[in-house]
Amino acid sequence: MRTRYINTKGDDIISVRIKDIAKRCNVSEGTVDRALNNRGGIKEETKELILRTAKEMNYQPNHLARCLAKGKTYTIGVIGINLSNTFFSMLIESIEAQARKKGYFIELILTHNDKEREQEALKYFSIRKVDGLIIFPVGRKEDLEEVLLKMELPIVSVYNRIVCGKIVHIDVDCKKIMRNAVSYMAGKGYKKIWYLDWGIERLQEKNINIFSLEQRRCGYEEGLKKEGLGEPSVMVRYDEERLLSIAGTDIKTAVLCPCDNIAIKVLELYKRKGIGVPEDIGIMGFDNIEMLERIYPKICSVDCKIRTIGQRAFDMLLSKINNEDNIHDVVVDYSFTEGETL
Amino acid sequence: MRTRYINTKGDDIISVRIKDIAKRCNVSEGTVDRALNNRGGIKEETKELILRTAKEMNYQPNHLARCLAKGKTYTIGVIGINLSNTFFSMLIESIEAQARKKGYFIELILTHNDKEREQEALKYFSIRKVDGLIIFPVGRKEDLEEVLLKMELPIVSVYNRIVCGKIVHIDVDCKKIMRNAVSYMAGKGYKKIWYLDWGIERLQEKNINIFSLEQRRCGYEEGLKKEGLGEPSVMVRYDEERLLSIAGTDIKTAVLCPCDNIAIKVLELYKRKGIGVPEDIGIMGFDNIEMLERIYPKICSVDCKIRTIGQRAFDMLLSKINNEDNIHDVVVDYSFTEGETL
DNA sequence: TTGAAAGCGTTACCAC
DNA sequence: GTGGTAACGCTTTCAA
Repeated sequence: MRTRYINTKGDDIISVRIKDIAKRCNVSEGTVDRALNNRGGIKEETKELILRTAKEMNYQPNHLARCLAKGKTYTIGVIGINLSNTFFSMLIESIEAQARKKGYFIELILTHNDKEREQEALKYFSIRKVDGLIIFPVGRKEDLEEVLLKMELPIVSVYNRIVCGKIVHIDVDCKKIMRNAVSYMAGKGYKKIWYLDWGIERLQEKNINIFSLEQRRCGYEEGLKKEGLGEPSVMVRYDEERLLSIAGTDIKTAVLCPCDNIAIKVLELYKRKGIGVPEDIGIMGFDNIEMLERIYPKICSVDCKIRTIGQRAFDMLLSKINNEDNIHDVVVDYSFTEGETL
Repeated sequence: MRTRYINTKGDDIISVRIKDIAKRCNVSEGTVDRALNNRGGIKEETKELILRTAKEMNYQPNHLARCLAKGKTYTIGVIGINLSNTFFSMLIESIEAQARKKGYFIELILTHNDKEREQEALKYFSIRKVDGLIIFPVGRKEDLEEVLLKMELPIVSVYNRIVCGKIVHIDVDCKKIMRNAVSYMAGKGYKKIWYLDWGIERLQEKNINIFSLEQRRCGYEEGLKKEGLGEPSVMVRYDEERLLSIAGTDIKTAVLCPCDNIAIKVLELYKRKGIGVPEDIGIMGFDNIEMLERIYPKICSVDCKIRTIGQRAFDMLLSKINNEDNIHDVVVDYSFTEGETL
């Protein structure tokens, strides 16, 4: 069935093929191809004629056919989680940018932290014959390892790791960061550090991959131990009463948050209640999202170099696509950002 | 050239085709196709054998070939602006969701407000033979009309309109909303309303399509006229001094912002300087982004039903793809959100 | 410098 | 029920 379109006038249009141009120019398809993809071995005159005719006929190459013939799509699949979380949307934005730069394009599927959707997405991409895949895993090893390996496709995972040592991974080292964040806060004189792991329960219930959040929490605990700051004090929900009760006490206290959105909410609570930050309590976030620029006082956070992660994620994938070897996990650098909440 | 892959062991793998299954099962390709796409006219026994063999051989259909044969890709192109702006990322998220629901997938290209990138994206999609296109226009009529019509493709534009009456458009009616916002504020007793059009100059310089922002500004001006609130008072940059000087005066004053991000920044300024909101000055935003939930006092804003826009944008496109007629521009409903800054 | 024909992997149709 | 084969539109190779 030939490819058809309906144009704006309602006419049924049949798209122009190489064959059509060839016929019109009285040459063979091969010659047209030579002209169109300016390969050599063609008389300048014929080439010009062909190009002119192609333009006249409004020829648009059929990418599907081309890919089929060439065995390469110049498309990578991205299985993301969502775009509501700024961290994710920035990451995907930077993957897209880097891909474009290198002549690739992205197909995007979002899982919204749903394992089933993730499986669907995988099925989809293995059919699409994308050249490679960047995945923000939702499933765990038992959900993903087999399927991913079966795909026989270059794959890079970002954010959550699939703990199996077979899928190349890139992210910052969340555990180390949080450990160091605790030390950083201890260095500023904080004796009591709370951790606000808000939202974790809902994710745990779904039995999905929460590697990154686990690492952060674990880093916090390790940091406490290292600094001799006692047992972990974790809140797993946003509890205003509790948050208020820990502020302005004798012990110099702070709240460490696994992401900036939570930190913002905490800060606003304290501001609303007239509690001084950082006088009565310190706050530290994670991600350094753009919104922090607009909010006062500037929240101390961790710059995870999101753009670098995205860019390098694509570059790693590209290396795999090009069969380069020695592609290993990448740990991206981070830095604590200047702020006024500690 | 047959499609090849490198598997994780480093072997050079050749992907399994229908032909291979047919050979192994001693049947024809047609029969395999019948089994795989469970069409009728096949003995249950053969079908089972084929399906089992396909699974054993880890057969993955080639989507490219399938699309080429069927003349349909079940993929739509999305030309977005960026994902940093929550408004856009949410919109794209909802387009993706609706597409998935209807069995379609999206390819995403971001323009970052660059006309050239937009042209590249268009070229890309006209080659890819996507089934349809959703575009957040960056160019104006003179940049886009001809190219878009030439693509002979179902197209829907969102956010900025291409003022030519030939491309179906969907958005809220920004002009009307802003006009009514002014009335809404006037109804609350505000006598002086400033408009903070921060960022507009940079966009104007680029000579790009700023339909939506123009509409908002224009609505503001119309609203003032309607309410008899005097001449427009517009700031085109974020000017702290100016913002401070207009607060706490005898006349009940407010700042109307064309987007929430600006409103947040203004609110934080006033909070930092100890200026009461809404006592000394009122603030109104636009978009009702999620972040507003976390910030105190809750900023009065406009809920533009982003999810509805995204969903309906896709549905409109689908109607066009399916050749339904009577597809007209859609104006999505809005509502003012409850807040504490007016 | 050009033409002819054989792929790429599916689908669809007509014969048996 | 099944097989054979011509599309789909492009690339590539071999011959002329």
